[in-house]
Amino acid sequence: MLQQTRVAQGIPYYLTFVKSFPTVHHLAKAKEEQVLKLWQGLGYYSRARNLHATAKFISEERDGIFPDTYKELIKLKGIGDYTASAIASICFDRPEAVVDGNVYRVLARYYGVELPINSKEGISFFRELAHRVKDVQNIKDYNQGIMEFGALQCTPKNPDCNSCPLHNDCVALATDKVAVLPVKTKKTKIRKRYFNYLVVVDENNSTLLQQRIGPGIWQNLYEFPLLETDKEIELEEVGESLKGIVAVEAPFEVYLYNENQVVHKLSHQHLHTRFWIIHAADKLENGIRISDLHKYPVPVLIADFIKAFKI
DNA sequence: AAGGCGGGGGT
DNA sequence: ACCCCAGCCTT
Repeated sequence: MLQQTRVAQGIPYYLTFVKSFPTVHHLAKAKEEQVLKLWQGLGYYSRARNLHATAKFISEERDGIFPDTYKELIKLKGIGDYTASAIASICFDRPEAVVDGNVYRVLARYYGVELPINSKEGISFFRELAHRVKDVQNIKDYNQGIMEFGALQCTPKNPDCNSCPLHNDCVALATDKVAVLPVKTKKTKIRKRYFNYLVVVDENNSTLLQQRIGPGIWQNLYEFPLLETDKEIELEEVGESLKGIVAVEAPFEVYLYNENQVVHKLSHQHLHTRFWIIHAADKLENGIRISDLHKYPVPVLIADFIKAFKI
């Protein structure tokens, strides 16, 4: 749950999850839609789908017994090097060293390692370094300690090296490289996309919702019928494209809900979004009551609209 | 080996 | 704006 996510952001989700799914069997028996709903807003939704799939596997194929070695753990969906090491060491006292973003930073600075942490060579180097310097006498506290040390003391920006208990031996501090370590190559460039959501409203206050299918963002989450274009479009074009997307008989009324585009920012895409309200005179075939929209797992972009939308 | 995949918080 | 977060998966 915490992969690429701050602990503080994940905690409320964790609490809701363990309350809703007290055992792996409860999670295994849940509908994916419920799992995604509880995950809504946390992002990286493949984690939720993988967690669910692995719960099914553990419950149905292993009688609820979790593997207790790195070698077996890493075979599970959604569990990579870090998570397999974390579970094996913290839960089962196995001598595995975790390497997360915090550990990369602490090791890179303390040992003055300038290999990029996102290169093949860097990844294997840091992994071996972490295993060489780990403390197997108390592996769980060591692993959690070095991660916490990175989060609280050896921070990405402006670490307070004066107060650091390791400042006598830190290579980065001695060579004035604290600010440039760890090294990370290339930044992802951001793609602009133009989303036009078609919010159809009929006389029953029902609307249309559809599930996104992969590949791409928000797999298996719900959204309004979408007209994606390669640039901004105007009312006329929406009216023309409308009938190919939603089954609405004329006459209908279309208007723009948000005069200013909502720019929803993902790590790698900026979604320039407009919501178009379409009042249909007839009754929708597969309409969903607007008052029921809150039951569906949706991206934050859609959740924010639903929250603000008053007919 | 590189890129896709969210959303929020800090600077 | 840009960076980072108890990373993993697919191509």
